[in-house]
Amino acid sequence: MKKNKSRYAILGLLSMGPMSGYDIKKKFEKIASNFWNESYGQIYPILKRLNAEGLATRSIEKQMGKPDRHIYKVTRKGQEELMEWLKEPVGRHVGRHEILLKLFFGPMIPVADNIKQVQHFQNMHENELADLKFIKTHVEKDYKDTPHLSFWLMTIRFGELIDEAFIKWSRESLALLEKMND
Amino acid sequence: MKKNKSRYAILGLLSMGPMSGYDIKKKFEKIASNFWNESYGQIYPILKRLNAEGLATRSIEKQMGKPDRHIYKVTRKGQEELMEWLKEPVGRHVGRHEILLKLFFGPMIPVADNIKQVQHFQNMHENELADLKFIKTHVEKDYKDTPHLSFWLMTIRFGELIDEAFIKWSRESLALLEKMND
DNA sequence: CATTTATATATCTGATTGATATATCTCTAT
DNA sequence: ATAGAGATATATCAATCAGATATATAAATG
Repeated sequence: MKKNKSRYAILGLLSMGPMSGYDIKKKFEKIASNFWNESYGQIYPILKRLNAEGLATRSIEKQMGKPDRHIYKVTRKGQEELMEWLKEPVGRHVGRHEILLKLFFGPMIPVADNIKQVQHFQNMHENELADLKFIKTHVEKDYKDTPHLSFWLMTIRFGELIDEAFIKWSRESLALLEKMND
Repeated sequence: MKKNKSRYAILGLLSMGPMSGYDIKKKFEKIASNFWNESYGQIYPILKRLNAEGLATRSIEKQMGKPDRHIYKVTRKGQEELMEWLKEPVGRHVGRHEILLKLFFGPMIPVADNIKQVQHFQNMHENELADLKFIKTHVEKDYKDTPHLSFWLMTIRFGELIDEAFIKWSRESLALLEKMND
């Protein structure tokens, strides 16, 4: 019962238009970087497999100088498999938050070091939150009047709420840690 | 620069007292299941390696009938390596949230199916939140007056805030999706 | 008495991450 | 003008992580 979510992530992007492995990577970085990414180590083998299984077709676009572009396009069968997956309910997933693992063993190091860890974590997510606000206005403009817009805004909103929760947690935890330091 | 977090997770548990691979698995399930878990496929090879690298010693406890217990104990070198890691700042990590991937491709399926997905997601996290409240009172009682208590409560609080954010997001998204359905 | 659960170690496949190899083109700053 | 950085493009590799399964026995449950 192993998932392979990458497979569907790729199939999904292809369903928005034919593209190459390189395009897929760039697309993820551009429009989904706040909640998803794929590595070439996943993308290229999966594209080959999708093709072999009849879920995508491949055509080669010659370019001079640069390597050929291998363009993939979903088939009807691919569309159908994707839609099936989209309807399957998601399972529980335990996020491995390194900051929590480190705090879990917090008593082993000086409190000052724990404080530094949490401050760093807070900082990181404050920056991320700022980036998201920026991405949001960008997406609102670029994808105005497309059926995707509302859905994409939901994914951004998700990121905002998570970052806000992280920041709130940092503040609360810092207050507690600083009390320990006295 | 690949970090092996499992290695430090295991080293950390061992630093709380000598134990076997089986004990480690159970311990994670008991006290850290809301933010961490390890599989046997990671635990046993890592224990071997920790031993080979002089970060843990191994002793065998015979039992009749049942298999021998291989008890591991951190060495001073192991303690030191763990403490170094605990002080290293955490990096950014992109959580792959399947629900977002599915919503991202939401326009491909009927809105009713998107609604079902989000409802299911919300439900799951409401249950998780309830479980956390339960675990919290449990931990407060069982680990009263230990140096770990405050830190463990912080990890639980983290889970609460995240679950609350997930639930809030679900409510907001459902309102939007239901408006689309008209 | 049969089945399930707990003890205990161990391995295997598959999924995911991150780095690197190869080769060419374009843009930028000296 | 040119050296270096960064973009284009495909591809593979090792390490890590996740989940299931194999093996064997004892204890608890129905």
